[in-house]
Amino acid sequence: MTSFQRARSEEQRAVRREAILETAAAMLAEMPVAELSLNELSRRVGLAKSNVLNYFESREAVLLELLDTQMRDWTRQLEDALAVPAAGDSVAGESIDERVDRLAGTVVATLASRPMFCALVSAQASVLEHNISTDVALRFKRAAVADFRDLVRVLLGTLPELGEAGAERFIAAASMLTGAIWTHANPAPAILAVYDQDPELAALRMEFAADLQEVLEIHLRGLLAGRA
Amino acid sequence: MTSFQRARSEEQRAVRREAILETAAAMLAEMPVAELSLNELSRRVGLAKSNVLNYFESREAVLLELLDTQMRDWTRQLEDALAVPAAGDSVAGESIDERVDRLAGTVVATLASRPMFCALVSAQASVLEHNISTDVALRFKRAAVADFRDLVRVLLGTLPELGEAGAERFIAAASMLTGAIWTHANPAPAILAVYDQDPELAALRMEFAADLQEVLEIHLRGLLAGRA
DNA sequence: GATGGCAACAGACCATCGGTCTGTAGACTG
DNA sequence: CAGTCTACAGACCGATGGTCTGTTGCCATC
Repeated sequence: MTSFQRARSEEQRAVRREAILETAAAMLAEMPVAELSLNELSRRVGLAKSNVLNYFESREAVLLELLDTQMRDWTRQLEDALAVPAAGDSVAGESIDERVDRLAGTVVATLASRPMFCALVSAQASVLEHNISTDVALRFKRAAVADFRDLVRVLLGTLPELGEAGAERFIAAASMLTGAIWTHANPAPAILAVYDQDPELAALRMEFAADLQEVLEIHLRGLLAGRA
Repeated sequence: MTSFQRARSEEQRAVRREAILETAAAMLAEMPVAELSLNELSRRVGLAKSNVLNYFESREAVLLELLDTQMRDWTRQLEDALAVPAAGDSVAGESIDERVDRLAGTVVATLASRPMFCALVSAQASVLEHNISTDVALRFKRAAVADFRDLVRVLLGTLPELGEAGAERFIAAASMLTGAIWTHANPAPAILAVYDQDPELAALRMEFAADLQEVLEIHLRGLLAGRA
């Protein structure tokens, strides 16, 4: 509960913004991105819809900001998770294959622990980046580029053989595959029903962690093979 | 123009369905999938919206049927395009690398000639497969499985080294990457404006054919490397 | 401490969406 | 020619994202 009725200072406005973002995050924990409506969001946060739009230019702007912070958090988590084993002793002697497996495994494990991030990634280009102003787009893309560079550095720390260009290609492909596999692994009810009903069609089913891990390893091996 | 006012026989109903599909296809040539509304579709086809829904269970059902026929057409086109050079003489001596390049190149070239197909693929899991009945889902998925098997056969004709499992993995990854790259290569106006405005951000831009070709080759090489 | 102004805010409002419902009218059947 | 069946149109529905108008709480000035 806030100690003010109307946000007049910048700090108070920031509190309002934070409340909106947190409420949106809580909603995404229980519903897909497409079902997060402005009506329900403003109802839950306890503000009128028009007032929510006073703090964010549109529904998409809320979600993009959420995506950006999630991206930063995840990059940190990945960096930590990749660094931990290297802090051991004999790990410097890992083979390329071992490091490929560890990298893909760590990426997938950290992603799997952040369903909201995956859901936002899958919605990014097809939904979130529509209906926003060039201003919001500019801020989001600038932040994305910074995260991107950070991520390149983290990846090269574990798998320097990729090279900078290879790491960039990997990130682009990995983000697209993450979003797509997430979508396919969380299909509409009718699709789930079909999978349950026809064992032959169930082969089309996707499981997020397993399928993503496999495809990322394939991609990494392809990048390393192309290097030769 | 139809010669009847009301479709009473099955043939006449088929004419109506075909008209709806053709009108939808024409609309997709000039607008993205998300902007194809039932209102505009029914207006253009010259029927009341309720009557369009008499022929198709929903907007998504129209587009899924379009996607299915496009998928079949494209598979044929790919098969023909891959077969032509093999009809020559000394092509049997192509190396693996040459065949990887030719396969990826042909896939990308045929896809690039079918923007509507790519747009529908990119919308498939995230949009089209929602809001449909299990009945429509079942029919669509069955057809997709048939096309899938056909496509495996076509791929193995050019690159048997993939193996059946490898070909299946390639199709799954390729369809996801096609959809995702298509989406990124056709961004919202605000994103385009940002690319035009900031040369550093322009590096994030994607070009459908070039980027898809590169990533598909990487994936194929990764699959073949994993085989060893 | 009263008062004026300003911006945070709520709620009515808008166009549009996908989809349903009801009544009409056109074509085949007896 | 009468009757029925149904293809069809148009009014209607709830919901969406977003805008507009007016009010009210808060702070500065007097």
